Amino acid sequence: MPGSYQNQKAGDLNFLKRLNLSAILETVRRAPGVTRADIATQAQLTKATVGTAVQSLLNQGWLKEGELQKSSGGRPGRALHLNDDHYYLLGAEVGVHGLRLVACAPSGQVLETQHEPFPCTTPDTTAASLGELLRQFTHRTSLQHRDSLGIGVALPGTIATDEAVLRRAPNLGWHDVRFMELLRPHLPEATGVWLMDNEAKAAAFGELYFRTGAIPESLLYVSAGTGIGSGLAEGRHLPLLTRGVQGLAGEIGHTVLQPGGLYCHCGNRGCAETLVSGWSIRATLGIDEKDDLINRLTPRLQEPMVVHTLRRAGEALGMLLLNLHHTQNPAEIVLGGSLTRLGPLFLDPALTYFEAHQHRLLGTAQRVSLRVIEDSTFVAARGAAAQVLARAIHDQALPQATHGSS
Amino acid sequence: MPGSYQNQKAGDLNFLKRLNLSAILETVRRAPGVTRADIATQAQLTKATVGTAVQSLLNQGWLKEGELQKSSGGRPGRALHLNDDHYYLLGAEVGVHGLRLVACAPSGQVLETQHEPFPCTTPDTTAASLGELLRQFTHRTSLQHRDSLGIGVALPGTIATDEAVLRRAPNLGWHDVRFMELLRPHLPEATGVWLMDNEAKAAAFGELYFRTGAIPESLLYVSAGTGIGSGLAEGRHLPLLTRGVQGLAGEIGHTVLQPGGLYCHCGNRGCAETLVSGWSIRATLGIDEKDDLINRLTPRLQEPMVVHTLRRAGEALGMLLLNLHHTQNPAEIVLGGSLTRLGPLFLDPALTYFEAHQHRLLGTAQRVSLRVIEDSTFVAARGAAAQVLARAIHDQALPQATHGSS
DNA sequence: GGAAGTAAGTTCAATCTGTTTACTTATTCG
DNA sequence: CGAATAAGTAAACAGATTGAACTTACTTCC
Repeated sequence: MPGSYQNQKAGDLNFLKRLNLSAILETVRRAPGVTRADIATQAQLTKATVGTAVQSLLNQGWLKEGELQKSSGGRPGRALHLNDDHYYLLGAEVGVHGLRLVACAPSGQVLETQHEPFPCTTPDTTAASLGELLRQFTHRTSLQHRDSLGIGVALPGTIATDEAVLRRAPNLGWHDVRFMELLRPHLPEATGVWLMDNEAKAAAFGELYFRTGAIPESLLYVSAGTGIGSGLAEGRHLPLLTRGVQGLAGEIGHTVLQPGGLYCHCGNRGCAETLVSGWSIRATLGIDEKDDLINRLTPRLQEPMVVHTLRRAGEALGMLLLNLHHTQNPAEIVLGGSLTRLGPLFLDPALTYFEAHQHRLLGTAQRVSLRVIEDSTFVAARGAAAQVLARAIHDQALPQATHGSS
Repeated sequence: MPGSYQNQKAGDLNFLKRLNLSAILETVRRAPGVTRADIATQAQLTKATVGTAVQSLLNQGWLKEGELQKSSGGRPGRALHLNDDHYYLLGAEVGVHGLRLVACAPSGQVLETQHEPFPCTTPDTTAASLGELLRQFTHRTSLQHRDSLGIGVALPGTIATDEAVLRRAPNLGWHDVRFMELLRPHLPEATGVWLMDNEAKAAAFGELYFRTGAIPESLLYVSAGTGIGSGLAEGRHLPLLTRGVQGLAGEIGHTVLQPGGLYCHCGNRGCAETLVSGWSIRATLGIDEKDDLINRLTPRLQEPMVVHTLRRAGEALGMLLLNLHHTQNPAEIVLGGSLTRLGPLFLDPALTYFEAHQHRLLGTAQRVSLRVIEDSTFVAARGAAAQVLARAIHDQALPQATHGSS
């Protein structure tokens, strides 16, 4: 037999059925209120197939029936919605300065949040603390009568495609950590999907996946915080993430923006992070790592030095966004991370630069929408929860209901 | 009914059968010489299913049986190969200085080539000439007794996801051209798959798709010629290309490498193309657009000015490759385009820079393989042919054989 | 040389899936 | 109120994969 080669996807009748159940579920998720007839035309299935599939999804607690639609000359259809009261998803983010927890309904609605200041420490200690927090978290009343579909954890570092091991997280000082294996002993009773991902990639995924109606073809999330990273999600079918072999895709902080510029902690010169990042701003303005950057900076926004530093950082961000536009060409760019709270002194130069230069290659025809999230505290954690939902819907057998449902 | 939303993929039994036929065909394609039993374990299908599917692929002329395998204690398996004598693929490239034609067997083997000098002219004139060339080309004896699966055309410009219209090709001076519609009247008898794509993306696809054995997870093709562009192909299942909404993904020529640098023809300053591209080298060294760059430069390789220019361009290319490594993180980088013929004076600085800086973020553990193609004349055209094959195998019903076959 | 063992490939009834066709239900329009 | 229209359901049908039994073909061992 010849050497190793990848599996090709093939399937049996069971696979086909699960595929169709997933497709129906995704259709309802993306367009709440569709009827069985709508689904049949959308998904290219017959009414009969859709009918039986929907019935089984109703029994499993994934869907619920809604109001009768307006009739257009015949029997009115029955609206279908995700059953937001039966399952929930857990998302967490391990950040440099704290742990963040989120519980989401399948629609993406946030049910519970928790933001716990927590210092950088070892993987084991962090896993123990996060496990304890999650255990308490799941006892909150709004989650008591729901079933968990799984747990997703977002981390500030590079994760290879298999998603099992965190290769490097320079800002945490970690490398080669199998974080989910460390977490599991602390949550022995938890079942369902377990996964981890880079924080910017998780955020990108969530921003694309938890959206109804017309979804953009692709979405780039740029996370500007202590470091700077990005994630690209593509939404043709189920959202896919561009990861790169070593999980390095989107490590835009270390692209060279200024040949021969300042030395970066990575050893190269002129990296984007030397111009725009939490640590470079701190270094320039002499702000200690332990202090909150925004709090220390807010009273100093009149100082010429601060204004100048923020403007230069903003312009560099604009240039970075333009380069990303040209290399990735996403349909939509979302800017988040703690630095967005620095306000217009930082953001305006970035937006202005990007606006002024983005259409040079294509004329004025189309522009890319660029959205800034002011408070992105829970965006990555919610994105990790979104990944759990996607995995539950697509990759594995749909779980049976255990809590009573209609 | 709620607003527009995308189709979700669902399917019937026919879809499942085609999926399995495709999976089997891909398995044989990637690992020539597999037996039915190998396929069954690889593709997770039963021997019975594989047996009938293989029989139908043999009848259709896609596969042929080979020698008996060595026995390992039982009945030996019968090797299966792609039938390279039944179908062929046509690929063409419209370049700034000429038209290139390729005919490939399903294995990727090049059957015929043709390189025709052709000046930049209007889309209509080009389509007429290409059509005539293709017609003559298909009458060559090696193609006489084969069936064509379709035609793919590679072009130096941006093409949006639907692939139907060439948005902009600055080096040709074209914009918003439906090239395949212009070509069709000149080849009325041609059937099968018709497609066009950007030349770097087509090349990336071909380099990944026409490979047997262990294929890299992703491959980035960088095309350095008159302009500079790139294409990223990912090979988890069928190779997918990163295109971007406006087809701008991979337009690396216009990423800013040197803030405040020279003005680029796109209107911005310090674009990569101002440092490394056919036109910037011509401008710096005063070489006319109509002359062949390599021919004019070869006798001048001793001049300090030439040496300096090529070294600077090479260094910029190295920096660009590093930035691509960080934003895309492909498993393999392939460097092609006419500038690779400039030799070590240009290439060495690029490779040296890339080698020296690539592992700063991940330690010395893994390195990305970087391969240079010296003669990339037919790479893009062959890539377009590869796309035709992929489309024929995956997207549509497998055609019936018309020429007699075993 | 022959019998036993092992593995590849085939045959065919059984099972499971989506489809087709006919039917029931529920609303609008005249 | 009846005809028309459209949503949803039920039962027979068509088809693809499966599983078990079978045939084929080679190796190994006595």
